Amino acid sequence: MSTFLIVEDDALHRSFLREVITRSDLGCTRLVEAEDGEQAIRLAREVEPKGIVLDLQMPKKTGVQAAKAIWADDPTMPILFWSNYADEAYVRGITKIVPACATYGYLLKTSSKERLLRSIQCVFVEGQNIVDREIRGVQQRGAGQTEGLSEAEYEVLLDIAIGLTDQAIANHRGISLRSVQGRLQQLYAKLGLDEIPLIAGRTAEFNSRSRAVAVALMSRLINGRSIEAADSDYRRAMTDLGRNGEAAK
Amino acid sequence: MSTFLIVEDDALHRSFLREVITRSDLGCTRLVEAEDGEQAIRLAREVEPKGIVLDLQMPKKTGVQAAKAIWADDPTMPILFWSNYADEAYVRGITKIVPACATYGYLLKTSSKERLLRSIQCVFVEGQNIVDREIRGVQQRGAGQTEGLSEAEYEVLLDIAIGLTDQAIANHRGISLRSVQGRLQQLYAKLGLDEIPLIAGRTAEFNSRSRAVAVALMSRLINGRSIEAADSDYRRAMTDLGRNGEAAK
DNA sequence: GACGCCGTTGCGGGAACCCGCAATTCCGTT
DNA sequence: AACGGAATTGCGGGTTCCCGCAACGGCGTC
Repeated sequence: MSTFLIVEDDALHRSFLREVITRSDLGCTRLVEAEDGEQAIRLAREVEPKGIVLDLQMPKKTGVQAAKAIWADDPTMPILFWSNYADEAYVRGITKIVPACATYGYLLKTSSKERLLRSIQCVFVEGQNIVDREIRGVQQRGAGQTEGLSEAEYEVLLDIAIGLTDQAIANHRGISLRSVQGRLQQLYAKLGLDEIPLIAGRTAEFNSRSRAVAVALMSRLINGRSIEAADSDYRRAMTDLGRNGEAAK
Repeated sequence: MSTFLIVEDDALHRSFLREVITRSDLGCTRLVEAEDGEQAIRLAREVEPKGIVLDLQMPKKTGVQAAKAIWADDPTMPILFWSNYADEAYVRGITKIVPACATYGYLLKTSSKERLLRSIQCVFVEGQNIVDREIRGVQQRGAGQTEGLSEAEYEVLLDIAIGLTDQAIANHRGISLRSVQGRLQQLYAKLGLDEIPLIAGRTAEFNSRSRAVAVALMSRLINGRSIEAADSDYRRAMTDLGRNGEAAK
C-alpha cells in the first residue's frame, strides 16, 4: 500500500491534483491532503508518504520552508514542487535547500494534465529529477555568471529590500561598512542602474538603493514573500545575537 | 438570449467558472472566454455580454486596466471581480475607477461555490453591489481616516517604491521638495517606522525610505504589480511631458 | 616566486535624505 | 470676522548614501 501527500491551499487545484493522482497508475491507495505548510510538515512525519506534491505559495509556512523541514526528517523524500510562478526567488530558495540525494521536480501550474501525470510518474516512480523548461531558464540565469547575481549580491539585495542601513548590513554580515557599499555598487551595476538614470534632466532621477529594489521586484528576482522571509530571518538572527551578547564579536 | 464573458488566465479556475455559470439559472445561452486583459477588452466590445467575471491578475493587462477600458465603453456593464488576494493595491485600484452608476462585485477565489453562485445572481440579475467581507476590511482601512493612507501618502509611497528621488517626486507631482519630504514623514509615521527602529543599538537600524517600501509590501499595501503599473505610469508621464516641453510649467 | 584577478577595506567628498522648528496659506467652523 | 486644523514651504544641520581612488590580502596560473 502506498500513500501520497498533496499540499495546496487552493481548493480547486487541490481537487485537480487529487483527481490526477488517483487516476494515475501510481498504485496510490491513500491520499492525504494539507492546506498549509505546518500541516504539511506534521502530516509528512505522521503518514510517511511515498511522495509529496507541494505548492510553494501557502499560508503559515512557505513551500520552501516546509520542504526544508521535511527533508531534515528524511532527505530521500520525493517532492514535486507545484507553483504558479517561475520567480527567481523561489527557484533560488529551492536549489539552496535541496539535499544532494533528494529526488524532486519543479512544475508550473500552467502545465497540462498530461505533463503533470508524466512528471508524477518520473519523480515518484522512476526517481528522476525534472524541472520545467521555463524554470530552467531562471535557474541557469541564476547559476551562470554572465547574467545573474552572485550569492553575496543577492544577500545584500535582500538586506536593502527589508530596509537595512549600510551599517546594519555590515554588522549583520560581519563585513566592513565599505565592503557593503562595494557590494552594493556591483549590485547596482548588474541591475543596470548605471544605464538609464540620467535621461530626463540635470539631476539624478532615481535613488539607486530604492530603484534596485524596484527593478529586482519587477524582474522577479525577489518578491513580497522573499522579503517577508528575509525580514523574519534577520529578526531571528538579531534576537539570537542579543541572547548571546556581543561575545560572538 | 443572454451571453456572459469570463476572463481568467488559469485554465482550472476558468473551467470552474464555466461550470458554475452554465449550471446557474442565469439563462446563459452563450459563454465567451478570455485569457488576458486585452482579449477581455476586445471581446467585451464585440459580444456585448450581459455581465463579466473578471480575474484581477492576468498577463497583458491587469483586471483593473481591463475594467477601466470596458467601463469607458459602457459604464453600466456589470462586472464581478474575482481575485486571489485582498491586497489593498487591488481594492484601491478598483474603487478609483468604478463609475458611480456601475454595478459590480468583488469576490475572493477562496469563496465557496455557493457564495459564488449567490454573488453571480446578485450582481448580474438583481444589479446589486456586493463585496466580500475580507475585502470590506481592507476597503474601510483604505477609506477611513484612523488607519489607512491618504491619497497623497499613497502616491508618494508608490513614487519611492519605483525608486524616485525626492526631487524627481517634486517635479512629478508639482510640489516643492520640502513638501515631498513632509509627505514622506507622514507616511513613515503611519507605517509605524518611528516605533521599532532603535531597538538594536546605538545607530539607526533601518533606512526609513527603503523600510517603508518593505513594510508596505509586507502589509500588502502595495505589491509587485502595483509597482510595475506605477513605473509605466511614471514613464508615460515623463515622455508626455517631454513632448510638450516645459510649457506646462 | 612573479603575475594578475578578485574581493575587501580606508579615505574623502559631494549629493541625497531625514527631520525639528517655524511661517504661511487654505478651508471649514463657529 | 475670528478661530483652529491641516497642508505647504523655507531654513538649517546632522546623518546616510554613493562612488572614485588606492592599497592590501588571498588564490590560482604560468
